[in-house]
Amino acid sequence: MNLNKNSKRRKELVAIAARLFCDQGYESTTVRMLADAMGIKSGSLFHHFNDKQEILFSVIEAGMQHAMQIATQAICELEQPRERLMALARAHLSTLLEDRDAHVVAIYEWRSLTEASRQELVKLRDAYESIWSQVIAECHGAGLIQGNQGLQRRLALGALNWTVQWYRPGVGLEPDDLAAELVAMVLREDACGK
Amino acid sequence: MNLNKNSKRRKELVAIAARLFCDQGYESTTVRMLADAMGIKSGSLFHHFNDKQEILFSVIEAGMQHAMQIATQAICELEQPRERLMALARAHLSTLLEDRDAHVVAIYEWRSLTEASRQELVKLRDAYESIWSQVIAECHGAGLIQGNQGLQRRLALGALNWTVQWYRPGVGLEPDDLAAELVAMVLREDACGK
DNA sequence: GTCTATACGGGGATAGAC
DNA sequence: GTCTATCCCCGTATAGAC
Repeated sequence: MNLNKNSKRRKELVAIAARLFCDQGYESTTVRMLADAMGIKSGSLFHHFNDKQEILFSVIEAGMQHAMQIATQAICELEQPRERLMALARAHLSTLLEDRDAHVVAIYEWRSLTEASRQELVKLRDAYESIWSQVIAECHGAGLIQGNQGLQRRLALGALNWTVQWYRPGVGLEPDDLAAELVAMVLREDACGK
Repeated sequence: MNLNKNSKRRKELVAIAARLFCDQGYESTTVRMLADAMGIKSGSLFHHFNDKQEILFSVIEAGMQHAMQIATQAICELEQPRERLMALARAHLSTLLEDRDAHVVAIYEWRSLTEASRQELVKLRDAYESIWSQVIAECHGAGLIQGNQGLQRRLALGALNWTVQWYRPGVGLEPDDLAAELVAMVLREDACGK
């Protein structure tokens, strides 16, 4: 077994798996399909991963780590709460679009993870959401909004995550317009968009 | 094959299937598990349904038809746009909770439907969403809100549908509070909740 | 690191008796 | 309408050569 989790080859394989899992679903994607798409035979797959579930885990883990990185970067140089919230919404949408495969898989295939894998990923997700909690708290502190912060965070992230169901970029609505409308909603400002 | 789609027996079977599909996922639920839960042998299942996919279709269809009925009923005697929107949000949440199994399945297992089944269900979904479009248009007409109506509908329905991921009734937050916060967000009113 | 070959189980679905 | 028996296929994973 190859245990080098950061090899370039491994990352390629994970990206290919993400694509197939996203398109056809985890359970409907066979190890033979995965191997085909990777240009190897199915037996060789198990040199890189212990089992199929580990591939799923790796796909989701990669997506979450990248999301975390983008979000942190997006807000680190901003100071105004409203700007930071907007940057966070934009960052969230842009990872949702760039790493769409991985995030769709994270949303749909959670159930197929082992309990141990789930627990590890929950930690990553919680860390990501705590960034949102932080920025929403800043908005409250600045008097931009009142009420139930946890609920507002969940409704906002829900509305954003649900975009994978319907949003396709380049068909009239730009990602930034979408983020702007969401922030306006959360902060109860007048509608901005078209 | 029993073709009576409205028999009481059939509805029971569909409800049982909804439960299993929701808990374990469609692909991971075998016809033998379904039969077990229904108290029959797997061969007998195919007297009621032509194939496994038809069971999935029936589960989702039932959930959507019920949602439509509840929504229509909820708003038919109301006249003020804001009241109608609130009633719609409450109705949506209550079907999401009452028929949770079916709606979770509708969200997660869409991919496993045949193209023909998908097309039929898309019609039902479109009909349901057009109720929302209508009421949101009324809110715009009354000057309660401006901007991109389709986007507002999608963000609102997204935030609501995403609640299946985190919301459990009876843990602090009542469904009506949730609906109220959502409506306040959509109409850009001051935060109402706790 | 990839191959071939294969084990082993369990999947959906059918046939025909009762 | 349910049963038993069974078909046939394809799923994941392993072993050992190269």
